[in-house]
Amino acid sequence: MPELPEVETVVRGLRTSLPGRTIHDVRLGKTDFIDDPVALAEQLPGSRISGVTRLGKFISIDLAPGGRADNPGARLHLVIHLGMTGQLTTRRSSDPVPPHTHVFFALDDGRELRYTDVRRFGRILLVPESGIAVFRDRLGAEPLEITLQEFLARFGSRRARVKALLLDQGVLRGVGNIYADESLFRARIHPARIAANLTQTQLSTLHQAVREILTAAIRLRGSSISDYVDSDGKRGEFQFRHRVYQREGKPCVRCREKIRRMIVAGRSSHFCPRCQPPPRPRKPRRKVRKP
DNA sequence: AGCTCTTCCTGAAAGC
DNA sequence: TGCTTTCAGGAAGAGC
Repeated sequence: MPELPEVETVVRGLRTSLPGRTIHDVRLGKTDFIDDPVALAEQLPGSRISGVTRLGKFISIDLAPGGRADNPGARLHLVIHLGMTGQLTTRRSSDPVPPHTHVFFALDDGRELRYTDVRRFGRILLVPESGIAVFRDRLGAEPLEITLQEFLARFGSRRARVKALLLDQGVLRGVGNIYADESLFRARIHPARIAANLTQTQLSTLHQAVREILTAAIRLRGSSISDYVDSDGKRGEFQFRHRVYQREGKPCVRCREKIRRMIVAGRSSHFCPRCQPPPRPRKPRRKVRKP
């Protein structure tokens, strides 16, 4: 599943070859995951790509104004979320087209930017320049940029489970199930702990762990556990470094205890019950005796 | 506020 | 063997 490291890897790949190119044509297959397919087909041809950036798990392909004669002032952002199985690749137009490829952006150099997504949990939308700040502000902090102080402020006061907060894109933008589990293991914090009950030291360790895990994963070009590939169609390597994710029943790399799995925040969560001690069970509240 | 459940979708894996 | 059922999951919305 594409999370921050995977999306960052795709963005870095696209950044080497897309800026300066012009979109000549848009072809669409299934469009139920596109906010406004008509706008896509009508407004993009003629637009020049000025840059590629990442906003959490979203990819923004920034378009320069002055593309179409009838749409001269358009400064748009083509915003793409890969969902679970989305792939964004650049290929030559003559290259074979894999199944479930639903969007083709023909470029002026004979290549195509293609969007392939088996499950279509992804999303594509056009955001005008005037709307990009609002779009960004609806998301939480960038995990690689957030200061300790802000991290403490965002987690320390919350009564939610720490795993739920890590996954909440309005708190941190870009962390998903894999990197939440790996970060919690590194910080030795059980996923079901209430964030506000963690010590400052624990939260500080978690802040650092998230950054270290994400940085290491970017270095290895992400985790390919299902369909993930980068913009050249290559798989990542970080799946070989997973310590807990999808390692249920296997020995903990630190203490040999069996890795366990439980549902937290509606997501399967992998952890070592010894390295990541569970929260103390709630005291059963004394029942008020009826008079 | 925060939790659970549901929806979207398909392929892989498990069940019979 | 082959068909059917279950499950996985990012995000959003409903309801409690």
